[in-house]
Amino acid sequence: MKLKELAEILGLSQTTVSRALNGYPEVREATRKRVMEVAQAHNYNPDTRAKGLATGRSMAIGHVIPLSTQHEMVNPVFADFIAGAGEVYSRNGYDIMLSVVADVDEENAYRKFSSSRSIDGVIVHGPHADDPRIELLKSLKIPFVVHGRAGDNEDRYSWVDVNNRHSFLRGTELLLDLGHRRIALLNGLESMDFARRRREGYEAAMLARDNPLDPDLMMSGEMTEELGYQNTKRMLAKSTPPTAFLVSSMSMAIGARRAISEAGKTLGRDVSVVIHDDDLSYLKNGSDIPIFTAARSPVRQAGRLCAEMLLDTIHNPGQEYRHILLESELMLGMSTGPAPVEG
Amino acid sequence: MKLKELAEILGLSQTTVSRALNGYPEVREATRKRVMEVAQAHNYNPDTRAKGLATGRSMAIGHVIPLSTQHEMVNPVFADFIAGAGEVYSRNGYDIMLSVVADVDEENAYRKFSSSRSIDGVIVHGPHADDPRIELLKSLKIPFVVHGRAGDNEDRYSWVDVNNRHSFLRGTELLLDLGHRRIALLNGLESMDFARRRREGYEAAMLARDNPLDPDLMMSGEMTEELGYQNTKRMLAKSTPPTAFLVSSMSMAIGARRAISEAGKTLGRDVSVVIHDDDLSYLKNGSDIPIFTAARSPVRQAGRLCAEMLLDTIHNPGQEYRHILLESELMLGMSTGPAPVEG
DNA sequence: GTGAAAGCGCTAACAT
DNA sequence: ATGTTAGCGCTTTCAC
Repeated sequence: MKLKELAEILGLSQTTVSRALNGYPEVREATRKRVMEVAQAHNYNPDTRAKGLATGRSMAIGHVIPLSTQHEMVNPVFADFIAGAGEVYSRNGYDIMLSVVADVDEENAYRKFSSSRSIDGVIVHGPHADDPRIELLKSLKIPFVVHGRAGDNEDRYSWVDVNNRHSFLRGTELLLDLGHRRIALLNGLESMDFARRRREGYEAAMLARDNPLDPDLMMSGEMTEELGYQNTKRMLAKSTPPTAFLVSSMSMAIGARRAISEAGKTLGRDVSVVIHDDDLSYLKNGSDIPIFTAARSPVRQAGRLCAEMLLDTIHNPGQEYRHILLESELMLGMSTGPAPVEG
Repeated sequence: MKLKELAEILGLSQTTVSRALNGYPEVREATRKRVMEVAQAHNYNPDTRAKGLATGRSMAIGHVIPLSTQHEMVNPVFADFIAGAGEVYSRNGYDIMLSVVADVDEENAYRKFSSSRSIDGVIVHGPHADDPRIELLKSLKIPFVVHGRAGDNEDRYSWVDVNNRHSFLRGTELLLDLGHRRIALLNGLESMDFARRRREGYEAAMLARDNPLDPDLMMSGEMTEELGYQNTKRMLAKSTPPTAFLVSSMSMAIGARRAISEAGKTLGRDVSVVIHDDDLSYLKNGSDIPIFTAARSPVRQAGRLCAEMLLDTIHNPGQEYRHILLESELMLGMSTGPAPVEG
């Protein structure tokens, strides 16, 4: 069913039908109603390509997924982000254009999006410090919103981020308040912006109470269960092992839990663990971790906010950059408890 | 940069430039070479919408993600599937159109895809028995491939599936060979096709060795850690508890492991656990579960195969339906061991 | 081997 | 309030 046919059925011109369908005011209500009904009845939907050609919009938002590197990180978080953003998109008639590309081709993917005019805007995922994508997108004049921040030029683009620094500062303070002094940090890759901020929060809290920073108790790497396990094991084997762990993801925390129990330690008495995880949608257990429902997932919420901000930017261009800093409710205690009394 | 401008720069007609770019034979090689170079230099990419309008193709594959219900299941598996499919798509110049919709609107999403001509084909995810989407897509004449199967009319559409029945038959036999007789089954929702097949495999293996089926040892539900935990706990509390568990997902297995250790049982001596999980990309631990790298993830491979099959269907229409049944290497032992000697 | 012109399905000036 | 007409950027007959 095409507009022309619909117009013929209705005995109207294409123009009028188009106007009626698109909510233009200069159509009589009776006409609009009739048009709507007939369109519905014939399951009419405009050809997106033709509409896009004519309007210059494509009603699609681009998301580029670089494959191979850092896969572990992007994977679980990304699915939930998309779910949140997707809610907003679909409510506004937008679709998602996903481009899966090899790591090195990422910039090219944006260029292609741009020059083939297949999207109206993009979301930037997993920013590094001084991420080159930001200048690229600016130069291509593609509206974009960053999920996270890319170093310190925060005011030069729009972003939605969790207050990673504050979150880890609070987590560290919690453990300090419990009497812990040797607190280990299991962190993500330092090349990622969020990991750097988390470390800074941890360091600030430690130093504010005159606790020394022990490089041996601070690790940074891919946030896998294995690395969580290995590093916890190594740290617990030290002559003065940490009595608490501040962990950057659920996977690492599961690894840590395993190492702790293997070492014959008890959670909450010998060792405390506090976890920060942006994507809690997959958590559903009942014992040592609070239950979060999928709909409340922080990443999903970030997806919603990014999408809303982006659509707003697209619809009202020329605005100032906007920023949302979410205070996270994401510090989870895995059987936290007071520091053990030193022997 | 548009075709017209490019043509002017080159001193050729749009037609010739178009032909050169699209590999038509009637262009002189020298001309083609020159066209290609200039196009490259100016970073020319054809407007996808205009090209789509003119050719009738949109170079995009649709994936519909229903939100809310069964979220837990779709989520982790989906991300990896997309990664695999995305590889193939991008190699062939296709993009992914993601439509996130409320559960009930799913059929509508396909209709809209179809009548707005924004995609060339779709992949059907998470099929139920006699899934209505299949007839719908047929009636809409959208090329499609099903990831999984939808009941017993297997020859009426193309699909890529894992041999769930055989996989669970083998898993059960493994446990029977170890001497276990009371083997519990922690399964996914029976409304999902894969879960039904898994149960059938389990039942067949049990019955083939004259082992009775105990409904009390067979559960089916959402594959969450919590349900794995609760059911394992309940079953272990029976007067004659199971000595082995056959589990349908990693999440459930983690729950089971927790219940087992809480019950004071030892994995591999008191209880054995065998897990089947389609998406092992997030597994990276070292102790009781073998390491699978992301690239080897079975779901990712299924994504690749589905995508290849779909593109082939699109490019060579009118073929017979095709089917790929993957024998899985996905049975993982979590400290399996011989059945304990009865007291 | 190359070009002119029509057309893909829609929107948006510009009439009326 | 409705219709006519000219594009949007590309491909594709058809003519040379």
